[in-house]
Amino acid sequence: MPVELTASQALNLWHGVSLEQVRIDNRDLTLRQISILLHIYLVPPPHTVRGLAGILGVTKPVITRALDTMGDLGLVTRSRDERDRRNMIIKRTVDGALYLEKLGDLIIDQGRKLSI
Amino acid sequence: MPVELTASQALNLWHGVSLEQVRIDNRDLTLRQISILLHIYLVPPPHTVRGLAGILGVTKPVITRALDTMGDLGLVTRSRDERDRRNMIIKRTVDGALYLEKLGDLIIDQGRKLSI
DNA sequence: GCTGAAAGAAACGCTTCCGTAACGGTCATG
DNA sequence: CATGACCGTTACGGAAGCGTTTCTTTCAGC
Repeated sequence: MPVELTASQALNLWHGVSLEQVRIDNRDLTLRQISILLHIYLVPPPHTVRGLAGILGVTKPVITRALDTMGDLGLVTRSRDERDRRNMIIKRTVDGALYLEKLGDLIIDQGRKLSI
Repeated sequence: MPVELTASQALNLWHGVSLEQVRIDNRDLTLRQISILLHIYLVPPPHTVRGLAGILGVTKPVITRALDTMGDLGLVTRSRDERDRRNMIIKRTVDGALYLEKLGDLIIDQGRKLSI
């Protein structure tokens, strides 16, 4: 069941969520980091550095750095793939799930506030 | 007319839009910059540095820097307020409007792709 | 006119990001 | 057991972000 939005609704939704996210959270992830985080949590594993780099259209060091940062924040973890020890498997954490749960609530709240 | 989203829809919407935005646009604005840009374009003027700082809950230099960056990108302009020459009035540009128009289209497209 | 407050910008030292390039560890093929 | 390919990380110089602090300009009240 698709969600039909007007141009005004779409931008107002984005505006409200971005604004609240900036006001609430001091971590200030970049759009790339948010993309990576959402991808890890919404798309079935396994997730690798190379795979994410390809999907986002960025270089591998970008992914490594983003994982370093979000790892420090406790939002993701990674461990070596024992089947092919060249690979790193990127995994979810409880804190990461909580972070996205709050983001989801924010989006839902802002959606409710919309009018035509 | 509110927009009712499920948690899954909300995050999938954000995921799709973030991912496409990262893939398409090399400018990679921060969430703060996007908030400022949307605020300028969606909320009636006038907009000042101090006002934006208060709304976003950040310091004034953050706004100044964001306006510098987005000014270089052609997304906003500012000019001195002739009624009170201490103030700067932040204004929209054609490029900024185009940028947000594309963002709006992206959100609408991703909304259409959603399913429960 | 002076003086103090206000608005925005600039300066400072620091952190984090970028892209490119080089690097070690691991697998696969001969 | 070499050799080449592959994966992720690290190193590098540079750009841009941060918060705090210090101007510079302008207004307002006496």
